[in-house]
Amino acid sequence: MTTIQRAKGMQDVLPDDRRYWDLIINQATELARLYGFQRIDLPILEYTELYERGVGNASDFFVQKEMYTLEESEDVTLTMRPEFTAGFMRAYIQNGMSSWPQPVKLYTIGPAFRRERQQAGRYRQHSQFNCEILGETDPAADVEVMMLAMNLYRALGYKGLTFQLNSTGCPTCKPAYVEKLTAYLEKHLDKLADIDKERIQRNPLRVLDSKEPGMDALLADAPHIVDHLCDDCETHFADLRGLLDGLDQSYSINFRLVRGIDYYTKTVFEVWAEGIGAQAAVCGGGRYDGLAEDIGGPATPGVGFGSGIERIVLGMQEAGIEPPAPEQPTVLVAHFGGATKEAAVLLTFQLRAAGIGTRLAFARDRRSMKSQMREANKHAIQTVLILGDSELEQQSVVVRPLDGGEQQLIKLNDVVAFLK
RNA sequence: GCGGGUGUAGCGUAGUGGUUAACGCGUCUGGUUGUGGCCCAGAAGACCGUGGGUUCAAAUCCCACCACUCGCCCCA
Repeated sequence: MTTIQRAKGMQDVLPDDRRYWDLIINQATELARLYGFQRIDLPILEYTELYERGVGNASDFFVQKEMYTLEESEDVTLTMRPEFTAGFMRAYIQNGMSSWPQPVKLYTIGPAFRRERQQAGRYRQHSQFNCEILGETDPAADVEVMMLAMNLYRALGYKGLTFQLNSTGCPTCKPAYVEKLTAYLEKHLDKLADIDKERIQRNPLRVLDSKEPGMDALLADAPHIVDHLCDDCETHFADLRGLLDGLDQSYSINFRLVRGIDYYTKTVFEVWAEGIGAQAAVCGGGRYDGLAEDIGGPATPGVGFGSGIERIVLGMQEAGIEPPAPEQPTVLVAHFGGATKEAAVLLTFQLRAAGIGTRLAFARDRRSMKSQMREANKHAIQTVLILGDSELEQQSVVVRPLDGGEQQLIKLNDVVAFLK
């Protein structure tokens, strides 16, 4: 019989890796609090339609190949969330958050699921930290989520961080731009790889982030969207840049930064860090003023970002960032079985009740003191309490420090006070 | 869906045709009666990814499959 393996694309987060998660989540939670975001938890399963709508031309690919979908009944399917933004917007609309004080600033941390081939930092189940500001068009809102993201990576010790910034326009100006871009690319078909010729048909914007050689020169002369924005988008982008400049926060305008989905409008940004395989982006975000209507709600602006925890962990490990080990008990209770075991168990729980982290040595019948001392050493125990027959007779316990100090006999009744 | 790399104990590796598959780390036990780290000794732990083929003989050569991994596609 073959032993059962972890399912493809899934990860075990072992205790030694978990310390990275704790650090990231604590830091993210603290920043969210500082910036005035409130925690929300959304269901992992949503009606498939939530994710089908709005993704436009990419819909077929996502729905058929990338989503985990379960049949709920004959004509209802549920999908494990492949992203968070749509769920945020659905919750905002459904819970009447438009009647809350505006805007509504929310964050969440949890798993998302995409059925794709594994790569470095890309798994079928991954966890995300997401921050969103709903109900606000002010570019200052864009700056808030951008800076929250940037400051998270700074606080975690990342080096070589950059903002990649672009605007993706809006329904007023984007279609005309896409036409101009397409026209330019079609003039240079002979210089394009097959894959990029296909992309012109499927999603012309995607040619901009093509990895084919020689594209730098060709795209440098292509029309750039920031030169073709409508007045509204142009003003928004200029104001955003002004605010970042005012904060002395540098950024690179990256005309090749695109979003393939129709509901994205105006601001698009990523934070890049060194390392992490083919993916430089440690987070991605932007504005999605078109999403609410796509899912059947009233027009509601939104801006936010999502960041994959696994990818952050990977980056920290590559950068040699070492989170502290989680706190473990510093006291171990050793004994010799029989009546001493009963007393040891009692003592252990008394210590714990007093708030002293305590590890109990297990010994089904007999176990050598050496073995128990070795156990203490392996778990970085500072004090071993030895409870044998002679100690029990005296209602006492030997307190043995492991840092080289002298051991002494202490009355059982006085142990808690002695250790504190 | 396409392509590259890798599969030998829990982990990291050696072994590239010939007895019971080796080493390091880790785990467990012991080194007199009840005391850790260092050291020493011992033990457990591997159908050498799976299936087929070649051969007197396969971890080793050949084929297929699978898994893992990196990249492409895609990336909400």
